[in-house]
Amino acid sequence: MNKEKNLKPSKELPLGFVDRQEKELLIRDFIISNIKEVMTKYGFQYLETPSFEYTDSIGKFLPDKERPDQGVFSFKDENKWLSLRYDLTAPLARYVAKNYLEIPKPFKRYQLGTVWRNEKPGPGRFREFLQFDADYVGTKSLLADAELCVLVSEILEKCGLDKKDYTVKISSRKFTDKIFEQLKIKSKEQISTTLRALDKIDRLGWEEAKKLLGEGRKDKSGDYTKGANLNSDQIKIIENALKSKTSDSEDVLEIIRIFTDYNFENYKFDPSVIRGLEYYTGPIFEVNLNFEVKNSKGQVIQFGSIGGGGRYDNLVSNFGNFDCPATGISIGLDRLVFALMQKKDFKIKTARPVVICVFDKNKNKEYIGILNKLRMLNISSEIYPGEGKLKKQMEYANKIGSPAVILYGDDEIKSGKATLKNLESGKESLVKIEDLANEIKKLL
RNA sequence: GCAGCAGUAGCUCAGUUGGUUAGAGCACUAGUUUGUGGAACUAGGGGUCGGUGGUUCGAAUCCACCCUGCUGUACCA
Repeated sequence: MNKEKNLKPSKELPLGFVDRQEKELLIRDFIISNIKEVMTKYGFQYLETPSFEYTDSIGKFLPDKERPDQGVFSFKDENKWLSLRYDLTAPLARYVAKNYLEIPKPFKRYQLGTVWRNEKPGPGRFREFLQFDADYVGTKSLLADAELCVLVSEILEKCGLDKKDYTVKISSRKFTDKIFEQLKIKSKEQISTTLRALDKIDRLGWEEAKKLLGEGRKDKSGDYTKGANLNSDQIKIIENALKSKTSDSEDVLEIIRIFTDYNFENYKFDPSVIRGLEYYTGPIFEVNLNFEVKNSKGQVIQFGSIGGGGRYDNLVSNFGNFDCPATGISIGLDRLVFALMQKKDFKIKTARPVVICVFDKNKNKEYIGILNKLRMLNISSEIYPGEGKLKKQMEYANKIGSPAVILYGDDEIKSGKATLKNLESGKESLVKIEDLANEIKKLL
């Protein structure tokens, strides 16, 4: 007995992977159609690259180890490491390097694709998710960086977010570089610990983040995180720099000037925006939601950003001799869907089929006749796809959210009329077969 | 990865200081209604109490280890 049970396949999903239901998928489709519309309008090309890349192509080899960095899903194929892509930027850099001579410069492309990350999942945060990515390759113009922010906000608003629902935060790697000059610290480790601490100000608040700049911090669970070991003078320098409402970084100022020309106002200079440590070289952006997001238990959770990006002028040149500046922005679509589902005023209509109930299997010809008339007019409809009493059929129609059922039994067939029952109101009416479609359209 | 908390029916959970055949609500199935859903009533199915080992006459309950989940934290290109 025991053994037999153990042989059954598991119905559980791997950690961080989920089944996605129609409700969610329709919102996602809605977002995607908005993205395509906006991107076409802004003149971007649509591109697709494969899910797998050679691990070294997407920059995920630990220099001193044979295995790829953890964080990516990888396997060894014929002595070569392959990895599932973890974002769409690295594959783009690879694509540009590979096709450099053919593609137009500058090159503007957008991409929608699944990416995978081997990390700890959380609410609205999965190990497999859909990402949208838009990039400008081959231009140093900050017009490009600014436009990416403008375009993302247009997408978000098209999806139903108000201006108060989100903020595009901008900063620049150059701004933090200046701080480090003042601090006179050069240790790469100390710099990255400091940057990570700054990145957390948003979530933890300045007082907690300060501990991470100094000795370290104990979190709610009692876990201890080592800090950057800056002295109090250095922390003071950072504190003052963070207080500045405007950047003294030329690139940020320039982008803000362009925002003004676009009449784009929904941005905020925020020096605590850090993003990835590895490859950004100039302006960086992050898109944050301003409304509360709850988990399945109704607790308000730390949701973080739904997108971000920045300038990465060295990424393409990693592949060869092409010196090619670039800037890009991404949105995590599933995170946006998760958040959008929680906005109470956000609704998407789903078309559920009208159900034609089955009284007699020998009357299939009649049922199919009605079905064809309805489907001809694009009315979602079906013949009850099972066996059972009328009651069971009604329960089915109710459960799938069908707007109406059609009853066409002996009584109706004699009179040439069908009973149309509105499942919302419960009202029934006798309708001539020819008029059925029109009557149904009225109640949809 | 680290830390805290948790794991009992499909779901949400109760289960008293260890003590017979482990409970409830919702959901499911059938019926009350052989042509009528979303309400009600009746009946029924469904669990080796996350796993393994231990303590004990006896474990859902105590102990050890493992697994999984949640939350925080680290990493996040």
